Amino acid sequence: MTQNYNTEKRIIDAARAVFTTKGYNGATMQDIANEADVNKALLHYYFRSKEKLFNLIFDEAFSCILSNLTNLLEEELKFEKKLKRIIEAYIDTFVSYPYIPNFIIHELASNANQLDRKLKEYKISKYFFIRRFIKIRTEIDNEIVKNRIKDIEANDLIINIISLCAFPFLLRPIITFNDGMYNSTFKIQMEMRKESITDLIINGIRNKKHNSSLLRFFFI
Amino acid sequence: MTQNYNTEKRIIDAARAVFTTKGYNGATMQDIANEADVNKALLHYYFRSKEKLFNLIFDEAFSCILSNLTNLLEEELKFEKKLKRIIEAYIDTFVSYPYIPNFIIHELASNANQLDRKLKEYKISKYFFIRRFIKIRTEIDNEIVKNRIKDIEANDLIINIISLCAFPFLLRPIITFNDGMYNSTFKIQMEMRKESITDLIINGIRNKKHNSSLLRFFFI
DNA sequence: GTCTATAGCGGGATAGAC
DNA sequence: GTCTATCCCGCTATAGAC
Repeated sequence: MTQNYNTEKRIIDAARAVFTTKGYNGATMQDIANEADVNKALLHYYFRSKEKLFNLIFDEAFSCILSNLTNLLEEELKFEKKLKRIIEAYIDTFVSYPYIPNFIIHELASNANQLDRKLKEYKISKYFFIRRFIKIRTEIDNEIVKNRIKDIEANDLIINIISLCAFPFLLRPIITFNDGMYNSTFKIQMEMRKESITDLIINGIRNKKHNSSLLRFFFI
Repeated sequence: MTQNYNTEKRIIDAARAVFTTKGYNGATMQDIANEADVNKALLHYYFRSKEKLFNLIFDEAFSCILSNLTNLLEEELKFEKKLKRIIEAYIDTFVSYPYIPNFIIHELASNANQLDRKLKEYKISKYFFIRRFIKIRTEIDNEIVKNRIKDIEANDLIINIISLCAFPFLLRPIITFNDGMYNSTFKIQMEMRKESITDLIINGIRNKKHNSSLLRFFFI
C-alpha cells in the first residue's frame, strides 16, 4: 500500500516533468517510465492510457492558474493594492511552477479542444471568465471615470498584466541560455519583477493632475 | 519546371501551416502531404527528411524576428521615438505572421538544441544578442543618468517590451475562444496596441520631475 | 517528377507469469 | 503490484515502376 502510493506519486511527478517540457506529442510513455524509474506497463496499470495521464497533469496546471486568481478578484481592496496583489500572485505561481505558462499556452494552441474540454468539465460556460472579470473591469472603469487613470480598455490592462508576469517564463530558455544564469538567479530576477511591473503598470496608467489635460491632448 | 516550382512551394506553404500549428512532434508528413495535396513520397524527394523540412520553416521564422529588429537597433533616433518604432516593428511582424511567437517559444522550450543549432549555423557566439542590444542598453542607461527616466534595468525594459508585444498572440486561442471575435477584429485590436503599449512603457518609466521636458521629444 | 508499395522502427497498449 | 513479451498501428523513409 505504501509502495503503491510511492509508485503512483513517482509516476505523476515524472509525467509532470516530461509532459511539461516535451509537450503531449513530444513525450513518450517510455520517457516517463525512465524518469520515474518504473516499468512502462505500470503506467498503464495506474493510469490506463497516455491521454488520461496527460489530462491529470494538464488539469492540475490549469486549475492552479484559475484558483489562484479568482479569489483575489473578489477581495475588497483599493485599486492599486489589488493590482499589486494580482501581480504578486501570478509571479508567485510561476516561480513555483515555472513550466505552467509554456505548457498551458502550447497545449491550448495545439489542441483547441483542451480548452473546450476543461470548460465543459468544470460545467462553466464561455462566459465564465467574463463573469470573473466583471468586478475588476468595473473597478477599472470607475477609476477612469474618476479621472484617476487614463482612458484605457480594461481588457487591455488585464492582458498587459498577464503578459508582463507570464512571458519572461517563456523567454527563460533564451534568457538563461549558456549564460551562467542558474535557477536561483532567475528566481531572484522574477521576484524583483513583482515591484517593477506593479510600478510600470500603475505609473503607466495613472493620470497626473497637473498635466492631465496636456496628456489628453497628446494621447486621446 | 514550372510544375516543379509550384509543387515545392506548395509543400513549403503546407509545411509552414502544419508545423506552426501542431509543432514538430505533432505534425506528420502525411498531414503536410494532405495540406499540400501531393503525394507523401514527394516530400522526401524535395526535402529529404522531416527534420530538414522543419528546419527550413523554423529558420524562416527565426530569421524573421531577428532581421526585423537588428536594423532598428542601429538607427539614430530619439530614445522615445526608437521605443515606439521597435514596438511597431514587433507588432507588424506578429500581425503578418501570428504563428511565430508560439512556434518559436515552443520549439525552443521543447528542444534546447534548436537554439544551439541556430546560433552555430549563423556562426555567431552566445554574445550575439548581447552585442546587438548594447546600443539600446547604453541609450537606456543614458536616459537614467540624465534622470529623465526611472532607474530600471535595461534588460527588464527590453523583456517588458517583447512581452507586451508578443504575449497577446499567444493568448489568442483564449481571447478569441468562442467569442465571435474573428481575425479582422483581433488584428485591429493588435494595431491599436502599438500606441497603448508605447504609451504604457513611456509613462511607466518616465521620471515625473522631468516629464515636461520629456514631452517635447515625445512624438518628434 | 510523380506515384505505389513496402521496409523498418518506435510507440501505446495488453496478456499473462510471478 | 510488478515484470517480460508481444501485438498492432502509424510513422519516416526508400525502392522501384511509370
